[in-house]
Amino acid sequence: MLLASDGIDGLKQAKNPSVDLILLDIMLPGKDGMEICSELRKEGINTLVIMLTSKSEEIDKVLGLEIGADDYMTKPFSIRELKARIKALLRRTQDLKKGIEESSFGDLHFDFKKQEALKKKNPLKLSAKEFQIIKFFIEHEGEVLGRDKLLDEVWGYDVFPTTRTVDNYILSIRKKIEDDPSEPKHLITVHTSGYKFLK
Amino acid sequence: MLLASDGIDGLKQAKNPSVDLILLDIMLPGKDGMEICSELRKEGINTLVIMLTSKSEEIDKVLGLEIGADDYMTKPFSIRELKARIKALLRRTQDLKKGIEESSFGDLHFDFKKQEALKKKNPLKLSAKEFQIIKFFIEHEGEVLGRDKLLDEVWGYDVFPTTRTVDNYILSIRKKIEDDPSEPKHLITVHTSGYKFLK
DNA sequence: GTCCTAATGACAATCTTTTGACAACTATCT
DNA sequence: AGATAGTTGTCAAAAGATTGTCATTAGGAC
Repeated sequence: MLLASDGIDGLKQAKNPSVDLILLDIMLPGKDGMEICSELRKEGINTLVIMLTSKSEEIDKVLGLEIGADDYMTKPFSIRELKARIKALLRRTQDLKKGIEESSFGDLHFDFKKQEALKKKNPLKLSAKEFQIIKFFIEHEGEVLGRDKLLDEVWGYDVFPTTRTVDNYILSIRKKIEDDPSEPKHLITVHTSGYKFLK
Repeated sequence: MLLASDGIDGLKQAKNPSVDLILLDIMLPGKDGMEICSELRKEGINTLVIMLTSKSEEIDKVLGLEIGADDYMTKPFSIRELKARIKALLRRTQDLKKGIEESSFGDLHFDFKKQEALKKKNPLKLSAKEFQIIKFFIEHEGEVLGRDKLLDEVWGYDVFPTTRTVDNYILSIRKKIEDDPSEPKHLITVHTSGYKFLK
């Protein structure tokens, strides 16, 4: 979660490609929300934007939408409504950036859409979280991924298991996918830093 | 670690630029947490803020976020969660200034994202700290770096090894990257001052 | 309830970091 | 140049952390 209290700063932050969604108040010091939104769109940045406005004049809303906002809300609004709108918007686009759907290497095959995994043509039993973890590793092949980073990215921002939980998942995945789990070829330990995945 | 039991005092301390993160209780004598937070932001102080609130009314949370808090927690909360949130916030901002990812010179190649090093195409075994040290030297090519500075920058401000520890790391890195470790070409001793790195 | 997954904690095994001793070196002063 | 004090190179062992592993508990789904 990033925060900017004025338009200039916000515009800078909004260009960060890891941003999923921008909540934009129409009234901002510096540059106002509409300007920001249209600037973003001009630069080809398609991050979702929800406009917030306290005036409920429709003209604002329309302008907001024409300018390229994806949704708008008038203040005061309930958090429940905000959450629901965010969820809906994210779901709509999540499909677009859902990452890889399949991957094969060695005698392994993963189908993340079907949540199926095969080793030497035999099905593997993996939990949902194990699939997510493997997927994240495959999408970052070769990179060293720290435990904290994994917790953030796979578990999410609002649950906080210990880092040992990560180790235990790694262990359990190794048992399933490695020929010799005590001598892993795919999920490699990088001491004091985390783990990395190799095909 | 600084502590303030009322808002006025807290506001004063929060402006100290060496503060990394502020834990702010919404209910405070003097000035309440929200006022403090928005005052800080108005003054352009972007230190991370986590708001603590005992009322779980949603409006508080949102107001906290609109006002410029980076995260919030409702009491009671676990220490582990608090730690995890702090860590996550700090790391996320850290990620933005992560420095170089790769470097090659002579017959050497370093990939810091993958934590891989090659000499004449052969892999080198380096510890995480060795990678950090080399990275810091490469990022400050030609500069003389004192032992204290290295300890500060690479080790951090909360551990205190002796300066001999630095020498030993230099030695160990030289053994791995130099053709003739007793006649180093990359990690040069600058007597009484420290070391410098040359490509 | 039973079954499954997620998460934790304890212990041992492993690897890293740090220290300290001593030799070799450098700079300075006489 | 020689002596002295302070630095650095080198090695090996001690201290400290991290990870592998397993057993157990907690929490949901069926």
